[in-house]
Amino acid sequence: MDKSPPERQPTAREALDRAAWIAGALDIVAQDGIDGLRVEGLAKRLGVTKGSFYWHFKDRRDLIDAVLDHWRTGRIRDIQKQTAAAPGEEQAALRHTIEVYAAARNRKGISIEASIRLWARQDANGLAVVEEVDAERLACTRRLFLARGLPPAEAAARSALLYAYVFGFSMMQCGRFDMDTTAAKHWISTHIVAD
Amino acid sequence: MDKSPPERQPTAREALDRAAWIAGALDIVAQDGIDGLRVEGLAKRLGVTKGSFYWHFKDRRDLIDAVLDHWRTGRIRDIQKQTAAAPGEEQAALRHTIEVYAAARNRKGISIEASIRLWARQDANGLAVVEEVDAERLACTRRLFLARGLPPAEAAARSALLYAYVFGFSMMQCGRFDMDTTAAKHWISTHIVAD
DNA sequence: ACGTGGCCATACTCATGCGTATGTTGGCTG
DNA sequence: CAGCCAACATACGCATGAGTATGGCCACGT
Repeated sequence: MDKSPPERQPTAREALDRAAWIAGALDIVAQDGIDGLRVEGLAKRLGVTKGSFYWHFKDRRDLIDAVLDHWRTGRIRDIQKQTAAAPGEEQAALRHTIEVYAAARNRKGISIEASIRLWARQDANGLAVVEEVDAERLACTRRLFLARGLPPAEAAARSALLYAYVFGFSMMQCGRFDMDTTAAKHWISTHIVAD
Repeated sequence: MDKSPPERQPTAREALDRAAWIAGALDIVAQDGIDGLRVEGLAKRLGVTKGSFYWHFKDRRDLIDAVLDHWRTGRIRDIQKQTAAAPGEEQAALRHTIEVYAAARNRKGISIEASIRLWARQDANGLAVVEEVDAERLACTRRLFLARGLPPAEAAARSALLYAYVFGFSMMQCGRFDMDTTAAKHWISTHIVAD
């Protein structure tokens, strides 16, 4: 992970680094899944050849692990940022989280998550990453419910429900647009968050 | 679709037919996704070679379409069966549907559905099949809500919520077992179905 | 100016997998 | 029992894609 090429000093020269490869890889993952992530195809998309890839990465697996790690840290940072709330503002933070995660997240992010999740079923590293993200998301929302004074068991149950809803809607919206999400979101806000 | 080998009469001979290939294909799809469905691998699993496959199927795409069609009819038949309710028993039917679809559905079925859904993002036929199944599931549960006297808009919203919940939990349970689903299911029953 | 090393291209090998062409077998009918 | 045909097996061509080996280019320091 931390064995990136020996600290290339930031010159004016525009060369590819690991981050650029990972960014391109995420585009492909969003479109074709992790199975569709081929090093030659990725190289062509970046305008270079395989020779460049194997200078930055040990092999294809190295790239996948880097993508997983990037996704994991990004998702954890995002949920922590979205659920940050000043004392007393926990309820608003919950509504904000619903709004952000159920709608604003673009198709690409949903596609990436679905691809990683599906692929993680047959990969130990991927499964660990997904479970880490799930745990963090549940913990963050649970924290908000707890701050509202709910008993631990109910806070855990509601955070799980919230997660299930958001995740389910994310999946269903993939390819469809005629679903009335505003009514559903409102229902969630009034029945899970409040009450 | 209807061009299966010219009506082989049911002899005592045990040979492979399209159904056997599709069944084996579903096992592979559940494990490795549709991308992992390779004809040579499937043939090896069935104890034969490719020569047999290309007698029963035109090509790999023919198999995939057959798998999609089989999954579609099976899912539609299942939701219609599970949501069948005598007049006045609609509420019980809804609870039964939740119970069946949120828990009893084994990991294999969930994996197959997730694989097909993910793959459908980049395939027109797959997308059409998924949308058909979604539409039928939503229609069946919506029918139950309507029978309970709810106005059309609310019946649609609740069926969507129900679907999102079931689907979200199905996804989350894939690889985890420490989640308290009974409490969540009970919450759903009392807040979405009843109230 | 000259070498050094970072970054990439080229050119291979090898494995996998689709599709096809053709050979082979075992049971059925006439 | 001769022949036929369904249901395979075998063997091939071909494309894709991983990984390696090696050569080239250009910026930089000395």
